[in-house]
Amino acid sequence: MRAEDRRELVITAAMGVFGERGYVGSTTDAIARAAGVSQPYVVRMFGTKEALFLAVLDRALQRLLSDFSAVIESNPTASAEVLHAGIGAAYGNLLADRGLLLSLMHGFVLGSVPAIGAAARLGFLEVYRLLRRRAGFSAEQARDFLAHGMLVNTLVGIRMGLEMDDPDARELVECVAPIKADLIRRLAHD
Amino acid sequence: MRAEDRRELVITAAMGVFGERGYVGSTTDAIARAAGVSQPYVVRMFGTKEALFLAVLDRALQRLLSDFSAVIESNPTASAEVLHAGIGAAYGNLLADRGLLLSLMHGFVLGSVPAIGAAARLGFLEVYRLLRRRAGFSAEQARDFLAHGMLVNTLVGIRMGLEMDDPDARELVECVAPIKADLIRRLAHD
DNA sequence: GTCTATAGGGCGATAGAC
DNA sequence: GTCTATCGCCCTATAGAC
Repeated sequence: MRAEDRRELVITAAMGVFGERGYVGSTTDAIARAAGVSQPYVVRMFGTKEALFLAVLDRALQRLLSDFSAVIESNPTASAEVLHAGIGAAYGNLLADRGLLLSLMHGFVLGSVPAIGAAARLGFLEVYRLLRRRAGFSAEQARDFLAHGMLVNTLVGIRMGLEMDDPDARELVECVAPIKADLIRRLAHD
Repeated sequence: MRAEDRRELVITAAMGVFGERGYVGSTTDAIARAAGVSQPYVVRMFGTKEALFLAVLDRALQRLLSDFSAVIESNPTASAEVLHAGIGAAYGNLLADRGLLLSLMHGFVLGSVPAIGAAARLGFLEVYRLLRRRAGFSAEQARDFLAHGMLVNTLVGIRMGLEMDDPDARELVECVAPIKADLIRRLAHD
């Protein structure tokens, strides 16, 4: 296996561990075991645990941005409303990778660590700019899209899903999940 | 000073430290120094760091619920729309205590710790129930209210405020901050 | 490029005095 | 009720062999 592939392996493993345990709560040893390499090698590859976390944040944001871009580019004539649904659906697909969204959330709450806060602000802004400029959202549309995204992230963070026994919990989850399912279908025909 | 007062002091100090550094990243020593007591005493009072964090989460949620309740009770005839604005304003006031909101956020992202996840789910549900039942919000209104709250929390978490140089960042922050300022004014006259 | 061994520091929790 | 002293663990990072 090439060294570069092993680096990818470690980033992927780290995304899962960081998502589950957070930045401080994750050990380089747990990441190393998840990736099948030794703990010192993980540190050697990235220099510090912080640098590894920043690499994970960057990877997560790049994936987010490229998935959103793909929706925009494959629907060049779609209205902002339709793109709203399409990008929302793309976000829903990203949910399958819990580590990705949860790692981002952990980054979003750690503004007190200078390098992490700077990366989080920059990344959040890049997403906002993509929505405003390339997808043509109004400021309010972008705000509402981001707000619902953050609510979804929070529900994932507290592990509140459709499997909850409580009927109120299920009502909330069901109300959040299938936003504008009808608009999503229109995407293919636009 | 009574022992109970000292306990309050520690909870308040812990709220600030946990909000800034997160659950795992906060040390009982830092909390003790912030409260002006010794580190072992903090542990002795609450048993474990986890129990202290749970006490902080509980305190934060109680304050949130009581502030929201106050708005509802002092406007018994107000419509859901007006209450939406009023409770939103109450939430805005809570923002002054960064430790409170950020401690909650740190709890919301740590569902992997069993006791913390359980407390977060329960607390989140209590807020949802208050919005649905006592404030009379529809499921969609409650969802949108919570979504915007989570966006505000996230912006606070990444330290993105009005002081940002970037014009896009300021547009986003200004768009999030003064939602329905006109409705808030109507509260006093309802 | 990747490992084993380990240093070095910090933290939560306990023991015990006052 | 509150402190001082300290134990024992865990974790990041380094050293150095292969």
